[in-house]
Amino acid sequence: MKKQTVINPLKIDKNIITRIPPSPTGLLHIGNVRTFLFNYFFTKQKNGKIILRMEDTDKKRSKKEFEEHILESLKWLGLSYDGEIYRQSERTDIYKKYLEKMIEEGSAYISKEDSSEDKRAEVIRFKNPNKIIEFEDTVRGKISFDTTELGDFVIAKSLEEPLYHLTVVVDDFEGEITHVIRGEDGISNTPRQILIQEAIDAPCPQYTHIPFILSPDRTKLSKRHGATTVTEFRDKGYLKEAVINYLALLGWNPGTEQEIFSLDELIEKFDLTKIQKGGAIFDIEKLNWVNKEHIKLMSDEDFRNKVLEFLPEEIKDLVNSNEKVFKKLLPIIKERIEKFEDVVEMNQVGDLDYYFSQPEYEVEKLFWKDETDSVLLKKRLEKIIEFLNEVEDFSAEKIKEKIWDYASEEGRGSVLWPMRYTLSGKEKSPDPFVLADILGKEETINRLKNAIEKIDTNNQITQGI
RNA sequence: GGCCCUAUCGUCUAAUGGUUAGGACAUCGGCUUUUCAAGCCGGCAAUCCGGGUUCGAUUCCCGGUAGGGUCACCA
Repeated sequence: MKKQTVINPLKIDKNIITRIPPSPTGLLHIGNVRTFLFNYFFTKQKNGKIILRMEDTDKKRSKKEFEEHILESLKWLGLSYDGEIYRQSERTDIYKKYLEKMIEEGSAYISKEDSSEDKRAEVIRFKNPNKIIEFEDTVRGKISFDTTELGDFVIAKSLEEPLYHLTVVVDDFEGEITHVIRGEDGISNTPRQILIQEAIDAPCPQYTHIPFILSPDRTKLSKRHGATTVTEFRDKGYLKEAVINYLALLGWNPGTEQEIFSLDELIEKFDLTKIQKGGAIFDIEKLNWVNKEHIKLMSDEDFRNKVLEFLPEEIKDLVNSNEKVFKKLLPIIKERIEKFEDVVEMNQVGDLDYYFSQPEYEVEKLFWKDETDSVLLKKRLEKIIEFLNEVEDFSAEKIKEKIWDYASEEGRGSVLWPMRYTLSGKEKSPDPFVLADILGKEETINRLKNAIEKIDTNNQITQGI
């Protein structure tokens, strides 16, 4: 058998033009964002052009606010496009010319319809040549359809009201689009569009259909399953780098074990032929992990600003009034959050305020496990103060060095638990050395003295003095 | 229902005829440790089913099953 020589469109490196064609009929869905991302990686890698095209021919459903949401989402992600935004609603004349030409040439015709049920009496239908259409999809290989079953489908409601299939083909043709990268719902639409291409003598671009993003129950990802737009993830304190990274990994991987990528690395390593065929479930746990990894990569300054951005007002004043403590607290926050919204939670459960003001607590909680001897407890706290006074360079390490041996002799819990509880007033917190370091020498000793006072007061009450 | 697409641990995936089927997330256990978080180490866990082809199938072919898409005067 003679082998056919075909130029693989994926090998073309010059004059690549792709498009991202959202329809402003709803908030921009995360699935569309991933499709944009794949277009973006591919196009940037090939130094091509990427066109943003608003598919707003449906006047009833298209809304300005949705277009704004699309723009806002892309802007947040930092994805740029070439040239001006281009709206199909502003190109009616162009589609009209094609329609007239098609009607003249006989590839389309005005069709009389049953005008009941709100339908119009006349529409423009495509004259289906009824043939088998075969095309090569980048991820699925050859796909063939018998287009006979499509019938003479409608391509415009009137000369001034073109419909999706016509506008897509005309715009891809006029825009000299070389690669169409879109969701897998486009597969079934492709034969129709190829038919129209043939009718208007337009070339066939390389098609790449990307599988869907699914919810945990394997249905289409929807509101019911939580966030479905990137702006929601932004508002919850996910990093754009993490969202891009995670979305890229959903349905694609470079074939190595690398999982954390910068945008530039994704552009460099992305490969359309490595896209998965099956749909992928959106896993928030993995996104959280990816986000945390990107948080670790942040500069101290960026991290600080981001925390400040999410910090509730009531604690912001405290934070601003004690810059030294806040600076030392940041690493603690960093290891305890997955996304920046988590600082709100930290504040709510009281994991933040005790760094800035004396904690309230019950004296009984100061005792380690079953211990009850308040004289001994007091003695230990006094001893800790003594040690602390001797520490020159008041750092977690030095403090630990100073206290460790004593704590080991007495029983670590017996010394360290009350020390930590005194400083935090919490069952759970960072260790007492780190706490003392953050609080500073003066405040630490202050809180210890305060605890001793509390013990005394408590004893007087219980003894009925 | 017709047509089209898909199928590896719970999840994301690697391995395209020969591997103890690899990694990551999650989970479980251990180390560390006054508590928590983080970190480190380790465990559990998968080729949808049935036929072929082959010395040998996750991998190729056919059938079934399951899931998804599409069949608009939406995009």
